[in-house]
Amino acid sequence: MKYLRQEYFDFKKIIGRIPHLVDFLKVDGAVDPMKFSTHSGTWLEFVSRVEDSEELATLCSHQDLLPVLRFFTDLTPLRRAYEAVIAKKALEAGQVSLSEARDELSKYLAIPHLPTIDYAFDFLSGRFFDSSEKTKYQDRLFIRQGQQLLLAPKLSQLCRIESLLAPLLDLLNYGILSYQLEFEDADYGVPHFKLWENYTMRDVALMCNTLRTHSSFRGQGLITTDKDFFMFVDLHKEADVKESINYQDKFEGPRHFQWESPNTTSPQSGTGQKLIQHEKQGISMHLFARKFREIENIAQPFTYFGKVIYRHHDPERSKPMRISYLLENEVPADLFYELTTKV
DNA sequence: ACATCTACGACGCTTAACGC
DNA sequence: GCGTTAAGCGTCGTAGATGT
Repeated sequence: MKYLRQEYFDFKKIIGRIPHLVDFLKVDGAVDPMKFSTHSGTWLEFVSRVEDSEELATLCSHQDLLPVLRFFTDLTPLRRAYEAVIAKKALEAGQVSLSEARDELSKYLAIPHLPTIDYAFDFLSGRFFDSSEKTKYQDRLFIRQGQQLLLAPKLSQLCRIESLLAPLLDLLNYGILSYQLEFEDADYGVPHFKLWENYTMRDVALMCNTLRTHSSFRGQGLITTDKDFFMFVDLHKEADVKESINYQDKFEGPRHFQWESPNTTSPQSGTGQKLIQHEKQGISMHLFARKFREIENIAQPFTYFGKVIYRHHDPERSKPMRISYLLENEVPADLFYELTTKV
């Protein structure tokens, strides 16, 4: 915190006033402002904590603003532009239709994808919330009516006050601008993955437009949908890791990965067969890995390594199965070195 | 006083185990 | 054999404890 505070005031000095999030994109070598919100929940809460300002404290105590800021902060850094661009348009115009959303998105993306726009409408209106998110966000975000996305009454009221709308637009603008810097306008399709970018398990739920509750994307290292299997790997296990989950997962080379299934999966089971015959069954296997589960108590995202193809498995092993996969994309040398060197 | 750490429950889903 | 229940998983949020 002490260090964060210092970084904040250093940057404030450069800008000459309390910075906006977008200011961090205008200065070469500026720190990643997301670490301030990672620490405090939102950028607004961080600034309010380090600045002795009554005005900021009032903003922070606003009952309807903070949840909305929190919702979009959790989406940032954006892994795709759809949700933020649509939300921004809705905030500015009061509502947005599917076709207006497509027009707006075509300013940012080479090929706006209609089913994904439709999905983003459902997402923004809370269709994929779990029960705790419903109580947290319900009636505070957006409402879908057929082709239209409307602001919920509380959000609509909030937007009439400039000082409340400003931090929200700053956050969305920051998200969209930094997305463009990282991803440009390329079409990534569905699931919307870019090689060697970072994703959380939850991000993956959004990227593949799942109809399930997003918070269900967690658990035993393997998340499955009809057409896609997502493998999540921690390469470095803590010394006190439980033996039951101490999987022997490792890169055997820049194109080969040894993976162990969840400790309940046998080769005979439905899942086991799909892990082996995924090509025949039309299932894509996606590999995600990270070196450490958390650093300084902050959960780390996974890096996307693209699709993999079954090579062989050890028939002697069950629960867990041990399978060797071939990567479609060779891991870049520097990344491979970083992941495979000992701590 | 405020920051940081620790322990633990909620959450959704799959698979194994159980009861009939 | 079929439906139901329980266990286990990782992440996040938070309450309570400890540190500065």
